[in-house]
Amino acid sequence: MSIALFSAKLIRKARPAEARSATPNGKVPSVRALQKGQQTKLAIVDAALSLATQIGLEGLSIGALAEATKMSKSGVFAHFGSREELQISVIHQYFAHFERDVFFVAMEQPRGLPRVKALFANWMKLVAEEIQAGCIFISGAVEFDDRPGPVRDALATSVQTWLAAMNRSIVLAKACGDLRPDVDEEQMAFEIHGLILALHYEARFLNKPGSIDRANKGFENILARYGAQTLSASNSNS
Amino acid sequence: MSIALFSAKLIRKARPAEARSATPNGKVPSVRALQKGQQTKLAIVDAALSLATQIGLEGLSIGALAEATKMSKSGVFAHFGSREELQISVIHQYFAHFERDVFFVAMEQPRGLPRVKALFANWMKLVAEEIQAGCIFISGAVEFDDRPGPVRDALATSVQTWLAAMNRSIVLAKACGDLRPDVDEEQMAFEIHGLILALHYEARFLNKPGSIDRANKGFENILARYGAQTLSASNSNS
DNA sequence: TGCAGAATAGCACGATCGTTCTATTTTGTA
DNA sequence: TACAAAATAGAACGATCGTGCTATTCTGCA
Repeated sequence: MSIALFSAKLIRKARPAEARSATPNGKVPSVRALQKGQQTKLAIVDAALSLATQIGLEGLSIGALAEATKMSKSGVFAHFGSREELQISVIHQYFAHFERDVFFVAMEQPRGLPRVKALFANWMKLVAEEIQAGCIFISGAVEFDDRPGPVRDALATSVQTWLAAMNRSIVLAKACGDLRPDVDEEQMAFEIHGLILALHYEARFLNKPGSIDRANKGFENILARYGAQTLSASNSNS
Repeated sequence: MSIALFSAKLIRKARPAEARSATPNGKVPSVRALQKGQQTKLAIVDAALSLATQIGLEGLSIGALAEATKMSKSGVFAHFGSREELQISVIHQYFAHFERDVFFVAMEQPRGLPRVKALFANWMKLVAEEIQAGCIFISGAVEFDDRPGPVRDALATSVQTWLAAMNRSIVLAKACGDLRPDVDEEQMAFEIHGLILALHYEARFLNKPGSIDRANKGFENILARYGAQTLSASNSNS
């Protein structure tokens, strides 16, 4: 089950990267002779992703990407037809990575508090790695918050899909009785999101040590507040 | 007392905009005939600030700024000598606004919890307005988190000055007995920062309604956790 | 009022960008 | 192996960028 299906509220599902194989002019290529093109396209997208995490989606230039992949500008360009399509491909690729590393792994945990904890832990792990590399869900939000268009739409859809999945896992935890019955799930998700954003900001931009511990401690505080257990007893680490 | 002096930990003080009046070639202009230049320079910086809050410091172009101020590109350029100096001037101007609207007003409150509350309330008010306009302390952090240089330095110094002031007000509140004696001030400041960032992200990028209320509720939760009063009694709204 | 100097305009430069067009190479298959 | 189609390269375009140079206008004071 994908993130989008997990959070049933969302209608539109983010298209996986493999689905966008139409050539720039719109023709669907014949089934034969499809392999090589997709292969190098994937390599380009991977290079673009690692470039975009560092300098942002807006900083992505086809020239720099051509240099990174040792191809010609037009060779790179032909795979996408426009810079926007390239950016959208990168977003889908990042979403796929996010889904695999954060969501799918956590779904192996039973619903309820264990799954919520696993989702946060995986999210933290990814963002902690991204302190060096950067997160396009965060940088992209700033770059496109006032720039409407298909790139913003793709980005917003991906982020909302993830946040909705997180929210749904909280709803399930409350339904399981792992959270207090009066918990406002949106409020709890909001506060968790804030911890991630503060971690990214203070660690990546300000180089402030101890940020990871503060984010984890903040999550414990949230659990202590919203958890079903008695407040004073358990700040369980694990 | 300025923000920087208030938070004594910081050595370097952000230069106010008025101090950077040297001409591009480094000569200090004679005292006479100084008025007109500074006057239009201020107008340019104001226009640049309102441009930068919308499209970011990186999106600031001298051409667009010239059009906005109905001047020639070179006429604008001559006031700064480089794009970086222009960006730095914008940062200082924004810092001055921030200092005036958020910090100075709150300093009229007595030290302790009232001042912490006032700082947060003013900060919230500014960011809430910036849901439409954008905040360069947030967008700039993303744009310059991997781009070393004087612009990043100016930005980081401004942000750190403000965060240090916020932190110091928490330290004072704890010293006053308004917070529990075991409060980790850095932790509390981190969590508050997260609320602001989540508000900016969810309201400005995702257009999610109710974000302002969630940030305020999150602050109440933090106070309930760290405040000196008994936990169950007071979620005082005011 | 005249004049030095500041303020501003006009123009051009090199670089980089996304994109287009046309050739050339490579691929997969009949 | 030959051939059609896909994949890639190469060159050029218009636009925009920051910046430097030079000329013109304006400002403030002796």
